[in-house]
Amino acid sequence: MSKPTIKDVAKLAGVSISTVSRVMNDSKPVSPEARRKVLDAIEKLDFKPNELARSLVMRRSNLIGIVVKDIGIPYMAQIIRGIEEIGRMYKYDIMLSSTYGDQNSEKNVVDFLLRKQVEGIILISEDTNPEILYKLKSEKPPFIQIDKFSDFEDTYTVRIDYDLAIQNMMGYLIDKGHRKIAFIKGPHDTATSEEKNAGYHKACEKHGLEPVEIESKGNQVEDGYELGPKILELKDEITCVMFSDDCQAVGFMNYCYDHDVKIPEDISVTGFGDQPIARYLRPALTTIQEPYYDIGAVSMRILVKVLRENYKIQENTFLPSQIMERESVKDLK
Amino acid sequence: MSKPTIKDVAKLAGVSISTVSRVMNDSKPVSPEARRKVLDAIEKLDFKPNELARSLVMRRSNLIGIVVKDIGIPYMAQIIRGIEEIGRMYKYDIMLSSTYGDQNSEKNVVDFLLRKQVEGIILISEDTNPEILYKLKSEKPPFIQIDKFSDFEDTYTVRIDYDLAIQNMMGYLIDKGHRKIAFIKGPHDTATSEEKNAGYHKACEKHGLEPVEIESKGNQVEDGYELGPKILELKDEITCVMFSDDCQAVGFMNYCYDHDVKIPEDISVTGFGDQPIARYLRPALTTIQEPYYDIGAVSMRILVKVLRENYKIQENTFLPSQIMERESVKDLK
DNA sequence: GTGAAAGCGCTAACAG
DNA sequence: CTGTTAGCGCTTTCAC
Repeated sequence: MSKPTIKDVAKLAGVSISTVSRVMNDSKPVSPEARRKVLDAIEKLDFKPNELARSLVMRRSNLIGIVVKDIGIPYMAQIIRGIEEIGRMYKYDIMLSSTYGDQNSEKNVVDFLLRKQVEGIILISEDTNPEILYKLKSEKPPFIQIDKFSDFEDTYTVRIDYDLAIQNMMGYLIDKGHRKIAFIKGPHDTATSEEKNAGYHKACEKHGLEPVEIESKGNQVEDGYELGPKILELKDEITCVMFSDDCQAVGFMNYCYDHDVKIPEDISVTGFGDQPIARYLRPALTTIQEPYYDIGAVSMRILVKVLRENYKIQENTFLPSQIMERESVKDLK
Repeated sequence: MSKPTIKDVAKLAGVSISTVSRVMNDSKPVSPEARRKVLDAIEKLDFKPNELARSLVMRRSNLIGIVVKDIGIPYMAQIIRGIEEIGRMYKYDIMLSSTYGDQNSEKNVVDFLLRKQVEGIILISEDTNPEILYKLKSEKPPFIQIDKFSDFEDTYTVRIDYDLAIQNMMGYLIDKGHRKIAFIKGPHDTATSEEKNAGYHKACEKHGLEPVEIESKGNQVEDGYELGPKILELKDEITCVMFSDDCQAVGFMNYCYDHDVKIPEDISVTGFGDQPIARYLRPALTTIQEPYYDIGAVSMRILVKVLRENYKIQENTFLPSQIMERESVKDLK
């Protein structure tokens, strides 16, 4: 037999479907006797309400969409978990969609979510196609951007202050006695890269340091490895190299290992992101930890507020980051 | 104004809603003129069909549910991507749910998916609560299990042959001249652990080797680290230690690094799983690669077959695994 | 406290 | 080719 519906329950319990609905949702008083009969029938039939029908009639899907580039990105899981857990508190379910970096599919993904009647969207991406944002703004559902600058007004954003994070790291390095610190800038001109870079230059200026900026092709391990020769050429001019991403740092450390350069004895290294590998590498990598879980949780909190109370304040939320001190920086003092 | 519906489109285009539906779905011939008017109206209103209503009336959600323990597990993303990509070919969307290891929430998750009207479920877990499986079997939707033994009849399973994979690795090690190989058994008696262990013992017997089995508390990096002293005690009796998981191996390698034991000079190490870190660690870890993407893709293929053609053959599918030869095993010859 | 009836947005016969 | 109509499974007035 096919799936039982509310009708089957009503028939078996000998009541009307309205009554069944009422006991399911506790929406109106029902006599104890009727309630018992309904509950029995539900149990006996193993009835599960059809959420599709429910959402349709209530005009509330209780669904929020998340757009990510790739769930394989190590920190994604933590952000998503933050979103999920807060979502659960408010009875929101999550619909996850990956774009795999294709800006075209980014658009499809948003359309897809909209057709699924999501009530809000959380975008996790440094470089969302502005066109999408524009479209999204003109559509109904509220959305939050994680890890992104707001180029538009009336847009909600949650992230850490990259500029400040880099400045803090510079402060830490200077405390350790480093005065010649190279910075490896991220690829293409994403807002995030730019902001980190700005932080580096500000710190140099503030402490009267000569900036040494090297541009990386990408944020992958391979990119860091490839930069090995270029960085080691400068070995006598610098004491530390600061990467804008853990992966790059890992690549460079591997290059050093392969060429008998000792970290941190010969050169100090720092990363950004505190990916799991940073802790397990030897020497363990000193890096900047972003509060991923919190970023997710706060995003969801804001989204709920927007959804429930038409909340409108404070468009950009910054969360604090933290330096994870490990073994890859030599104390020069 | 609220979201446009098919009615709004019909009105604006000056046709009936059936006509609109027909052009949207290409389900029946429509005059070019009517089609154009409808298309224009859709464009103008930026109309997006409500999938909820659609699914409800068609009695097809086009949704398949995935139950994972934690999307943060490094290989999960690849499996999911495999599922997604094949799913997309057949117009199935994915609804992802994490249990975070809570067997109780496992039940909720399945119920949740069922209420969302998923047409099929893919379970990714070594140790699904059998109760759930039993329930699932009695419910309608077909389901596939990844990484799990089938304890039941008529159950679909996709995974690699762990027993064989370990035997192959043993063969490789023996080829390299190792005769004294310790095996680190995984935690609690999951089927997967048992199967790997069986493979180890079979290989020992086959090659006349003395088995040295050490039980690990878990599969985490920390567990491997903790085992360090115990393993190094045996250093003179063994030449190689084979871990049942990459993470354990990483932990042990860290222990060695911290205690000036050289890998592979002093002792050889192998892992299982080929997680990203295995490649980036120095020395890079020789390990067994599971075809995660394919596991996902094949699972989805089978599910589609079951869904579309009531496919019933071959309950357990085994995919081949592969040894990733890197630097952590010394050639003794 | 309860049931009948209207309808959420859409598809699919059924006539025309 | 096109419009009318009857639901999909559920919630929610509105009477009783």
